[in-house]
Amino acid sequence: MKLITRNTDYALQALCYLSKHREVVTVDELVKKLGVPRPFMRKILQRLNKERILGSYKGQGGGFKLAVPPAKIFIIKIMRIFQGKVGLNGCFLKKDICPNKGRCVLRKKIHAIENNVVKQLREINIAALI
Amino acid sequence: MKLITRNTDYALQALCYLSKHREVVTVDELVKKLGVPRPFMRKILQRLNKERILGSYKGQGGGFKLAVPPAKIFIIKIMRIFQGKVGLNGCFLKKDICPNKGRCVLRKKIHAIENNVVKQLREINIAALI
DNA sequence: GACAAATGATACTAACATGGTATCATATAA
DNA sequence: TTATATGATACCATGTTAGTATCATTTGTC
Repeated sequence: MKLITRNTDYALQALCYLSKHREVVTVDELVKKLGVPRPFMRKILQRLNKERILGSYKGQGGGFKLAVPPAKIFIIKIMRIFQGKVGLNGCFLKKDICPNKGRCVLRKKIHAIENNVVKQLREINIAALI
Repeated sequence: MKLITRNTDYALQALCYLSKHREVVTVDELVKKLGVPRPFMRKILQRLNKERILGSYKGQGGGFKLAVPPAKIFIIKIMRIFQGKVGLNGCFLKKDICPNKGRCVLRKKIHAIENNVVKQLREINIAALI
């Protein structure tokens, strides 16, 4: 049961760093400070840019910059970007094979637990992590 | 974020079935009722037998039978058997690279959330699922 | 005892997700 | 014009999960 993958973790680290240095920062700087493989970091930043969480600037003096204040970046959003939907996996539930009531009860309980997790995650933002 | 894998799901289904039919049941019967691939089901049942949750009986008329009352089988235990330790994955945290305080705060928060999940899972047993 | 019917043990393969690399295209400041 | 940065994309590596195949062992029944 892994709540956070590397993708997400790196993204959060980068966002924390960018929150403390509110100007444009290059991939190189991030890589040096955070010790993350450069091409991997690039991919992550590009994705965050596509999602409008970062802005990017090409050419000399370019790099990445927060496009949203840290208090408005919630980690649930980052998790969704890099890990997909947070919730029931549902691969074996969606087929409706459910032969006994047992699984449905289980489904409900697991669902409740996950809702709980999501609720807690929704309250954590980058500002709270710095 | 997948809370329960197929292994665990199948195991829980089998345990529910065995809870309702408290006598010896063959793999064939379980496979027919639950629609799970036979060799896969076998492997799961053998594991549950090793863990002393099921008893097994060889030869004609043999099969598997609950070795523990349903109220004493908690799904957190089944998850641990098939999914390993339920808790912080920690692969990127254990290295203590943690360059900024941000990650430690995150770590604490994630930890709290997971403790919460475990607490809820610890309360669900097979009897509650039937 | 022979045989069929069951599980025990174990090694193997397949599919998928994650983590990470490589490369070429494009924009831009100097 | 050139160096420096990101954009886009295709690829590879590794690990985990899901599932298969095979042979050994035990046991009830004739």
